[in-house]
Amino acid sequence: MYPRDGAPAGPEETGAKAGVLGPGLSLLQQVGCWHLNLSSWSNKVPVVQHPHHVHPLTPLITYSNEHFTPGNPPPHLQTDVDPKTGIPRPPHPPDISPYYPLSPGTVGQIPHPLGWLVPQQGQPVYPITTGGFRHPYPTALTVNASMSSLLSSRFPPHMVPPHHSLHTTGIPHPAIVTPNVKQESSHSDISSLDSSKQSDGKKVEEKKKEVHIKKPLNAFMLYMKEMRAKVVAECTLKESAAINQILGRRWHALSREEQAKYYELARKERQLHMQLYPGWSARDNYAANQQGKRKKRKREKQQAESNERREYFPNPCLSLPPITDLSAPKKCRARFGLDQQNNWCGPCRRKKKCIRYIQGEGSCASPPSTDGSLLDSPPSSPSSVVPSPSSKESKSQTEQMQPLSLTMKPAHQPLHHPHLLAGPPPPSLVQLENSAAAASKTPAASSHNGALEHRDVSSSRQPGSSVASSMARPSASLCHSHSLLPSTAPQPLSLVTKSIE
DNA sequence: CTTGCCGGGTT
DNA sequence: AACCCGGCAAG
Repeated sequence: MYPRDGAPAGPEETGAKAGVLGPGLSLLQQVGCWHLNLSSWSNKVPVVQHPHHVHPLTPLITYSNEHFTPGNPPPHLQTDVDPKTGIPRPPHPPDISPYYPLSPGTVGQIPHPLGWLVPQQGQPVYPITTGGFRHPYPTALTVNASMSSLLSSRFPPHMVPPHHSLHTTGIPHPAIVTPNVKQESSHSDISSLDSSKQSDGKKVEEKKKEVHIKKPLNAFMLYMKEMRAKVVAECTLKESAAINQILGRRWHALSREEQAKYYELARKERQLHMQLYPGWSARDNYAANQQGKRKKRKREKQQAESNERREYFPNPCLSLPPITDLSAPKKCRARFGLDQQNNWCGPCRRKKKCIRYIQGEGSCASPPSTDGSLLDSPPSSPSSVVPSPSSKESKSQTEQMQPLSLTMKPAHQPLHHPHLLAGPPPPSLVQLENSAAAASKTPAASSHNGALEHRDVSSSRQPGSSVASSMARPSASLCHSHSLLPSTAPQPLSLVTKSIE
């Protein structure tokens, strides 16, 4: 069940390969990728939402691929934004290349989709601007439907991403959001005019608090942004939740390379974000203190309750001792270290329970050479293991095979229904997805179809299995389910859900 | 409703 | 160190 987590797990490493995507992706696609990224930055709403409410002291900042020379930044780029205050301040974009997985050579050879982001001659900049896009959508670069749909869906008619070759004014920084509250306090604009000197400082401070810096988009979010429109178009769905479910499945169905692409994008976004807001912390977004308190209280309550429950309804599964044994190797963190998180398994990277540890504990995944080799080498091409055609095909197959699994997600234990693999090919993906979405509304109806979920991705949060599942890995899978999960695995449809806590 | 990320807390 | 929890990101 490794595949997924490992793959994405290697944004860095995988990214290096994926970055080169060259082999797998056409140039057009790469261009498309560029668009994706660009739009991902530019399409965020703040401007659209409350453009005029932005305080003068909080200049709009944009991500842009505008030509930029480190030593000769445009005047308007001289400012950066203080992470906590949102107050403009001199930018000093650190060189992100050190972190960038792609070797310079590689980048040079093949135009990286993120080329504009890669500090080759210039560094990514976020020009401060007050204007929007002046140019209509660059049709010349509209290389694929997905991108066009993406863009059209993400940009208001009047706001279209600038052609990278154009010297545009750029767009407001997507991550900076002025809370609605500000609208009322928009008087700040006015008051700032009539305000006295004494209030200036205050205003600034107020502004600090007002500004909300959004989190950078993660890989999946980026993927969602790109694909949502597509899905919406293909399906007749409107509900975001349903769309998301489909997107989630598609995401898992993506090949490693494809996912890696998004991980890479996300990584860039984070880097960029951190450059822009050096001290930015997700924690700053909200009233951390209050939340923390609330959380703590809630937790305490839950703990108390669960304790009581367990006394009355002891759960055998939960009471089971950790599968780990003393011979088990270190977990990802200890094994690879903090500086090699790309080698960590997904959960570890998410600060979740290490799956390799559990799996590897036994004889299955532990040895990196055997089955584990696959596990331990995320970036390795799936094709090497998958006898079937291309990873893409197997992927799509995988996707089709478990289109109605939405309601099965909660399953914690891997489900293996090898016999179902031989099932007749589904009519069409879209149809299935539609039905899946529909099924989500009527869980009962989809229950029988849920069996189609042959992927052991079952545990939705455990992406590390889709690929492996597509290629029956009886040895490892069965080994795990039988030898390691005696008490839980037997459950056919895994009734063990999150609720059982 | 989705996945990924991350801070903070707990064990 | 390992892990859990909860919140946030978009729509």
